[in-house]
Amino acid sequence: MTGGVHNLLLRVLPERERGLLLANAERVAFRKRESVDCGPAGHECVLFVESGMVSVMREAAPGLAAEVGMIGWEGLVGLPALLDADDTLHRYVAQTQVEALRVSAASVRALMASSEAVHALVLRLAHCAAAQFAATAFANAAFNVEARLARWLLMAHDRLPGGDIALTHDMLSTMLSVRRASITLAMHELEGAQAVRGSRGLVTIRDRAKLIAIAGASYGEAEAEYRRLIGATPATGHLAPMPA
Amino acid sequence: MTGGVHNLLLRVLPERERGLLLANAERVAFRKRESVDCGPAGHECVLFVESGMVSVMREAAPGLAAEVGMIGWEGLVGLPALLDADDTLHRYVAQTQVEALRVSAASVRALMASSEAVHALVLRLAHCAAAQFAATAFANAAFNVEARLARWLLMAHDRLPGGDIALTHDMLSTMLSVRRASITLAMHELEGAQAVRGSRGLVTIRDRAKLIAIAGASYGEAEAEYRRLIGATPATGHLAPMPA
DNA sequence: CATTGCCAGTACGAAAACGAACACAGCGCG
DNA sequence: CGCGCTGTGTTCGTTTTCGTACTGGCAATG
Repeated sequence: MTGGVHNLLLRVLPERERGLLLANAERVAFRKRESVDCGPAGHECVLFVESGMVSVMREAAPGLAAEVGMIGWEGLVGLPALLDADDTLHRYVAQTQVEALRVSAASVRALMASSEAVHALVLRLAHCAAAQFAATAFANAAFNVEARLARWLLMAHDRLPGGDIALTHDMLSTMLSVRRASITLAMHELEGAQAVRGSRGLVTIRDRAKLIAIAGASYGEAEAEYRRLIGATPATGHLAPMPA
Repeated sequence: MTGGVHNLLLRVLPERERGLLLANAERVAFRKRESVDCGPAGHECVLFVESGMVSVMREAAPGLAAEVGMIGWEGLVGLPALLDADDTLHRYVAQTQVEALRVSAASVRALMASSEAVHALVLRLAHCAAAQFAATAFANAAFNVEARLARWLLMAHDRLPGGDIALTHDMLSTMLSVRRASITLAMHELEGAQAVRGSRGLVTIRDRAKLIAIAGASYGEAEAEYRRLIGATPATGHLAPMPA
């Protein structure tokens, strides 16, 4: 048994390692739109996300920002602390209510040293996180707003239960670094294609296959890499087999 | 002494580890525009770049491609092999003549297990490579062609000796995933600002400070992170203290 | 020295995205 | 129940970038 743990990384670990991590884990929560940090210096612990989703943002100045990555139940916040780095380049923002298991970075690093399973998992995670950043770079360079929005919605859908994503056009425009009006436009195109339905502060996924078609090559490869190297139940077709 | 080795990663390692790596290293070269791979399956070895620069490309289809990262004397090609992954998502292309030291991935991984110095260096490298991908994602989302071109030229300048960069507008347009005509336009603006000079198949950096100003927040942070975590002689002001 | 191929410059209309507004609707709150 | 806030729809003109094409120059080659 995985002991009611939702986080994928913890679930794929052997029972012994999972037990050791859970032994000194603390359950924490973040409110929607809250900045997700951890510890006074901000890098003393790692958050295994249990539910909700966190955006990895790059912000150079007010109004000059973009999302570069996304983390949910399949990952953790604070990877740099495990890679011998104190990460100052990114900001983590909860896009929904987020629940997570907090473990000190030191204890994870200790376990990396003693457990080959944990060590290999962290290495593969580093690779997959980098692949996601690279995929975002590719998408931002080569795809229009509509495709990038479709990609974003798919990635959010992979990480959230049900088909509803609660956020405003304004938040989306910040992440994709485009105008809010451009989001409204693109949303209408997605709605016209019967791919999603929108209401005030809520987007409902209606036809995932259509979204994938619209996202084109901007979505899929990095996610497949994650499934292949970290693992996920492929039953649902997408990344997220959200437990009840 | 570092024994005439130019690669930064090898230079920052303790003499013992450097010696062990060099003991079974083989010097290899790649011609300009050549695909940089290594071994039959493509992932059995690691290339410590000695000179020249390699583009990390993402290619979904002919004409649908973008550069997501750049590697020179400061890094290595084949990081995924050290992260327990077989990387199939990226293609590595030599943008200049490239010389490198080839070491089997297995021997580096063995050294990671026995040497904490090597292990920590690889972890930090993984972090910095991810930071570069993220910086590219940010630049592609939030900056125009002129700034992105300035950023690219700066990154190339950091990795090449002298102020000359030999490549065509066509190659640049492929990397930035824009029209060739847009590169010509942006180049003219950079020339107008006295930042660079262009001739047939050659760009000459004329005023690095002006380029940095034009690149704005798209350039600098990831590079500083690299310097801070991996190390570089800060003497030259930029990343590259290219040996004679 | 002439031919050939690559490379930069330039032109055109079209499409996409921009910045900055303003109008309206849903919804919570007093 | 009405007020006000927030979020969405929509507008304007403008700028950037696109796709495509044609031109002319430089350079290597025979």
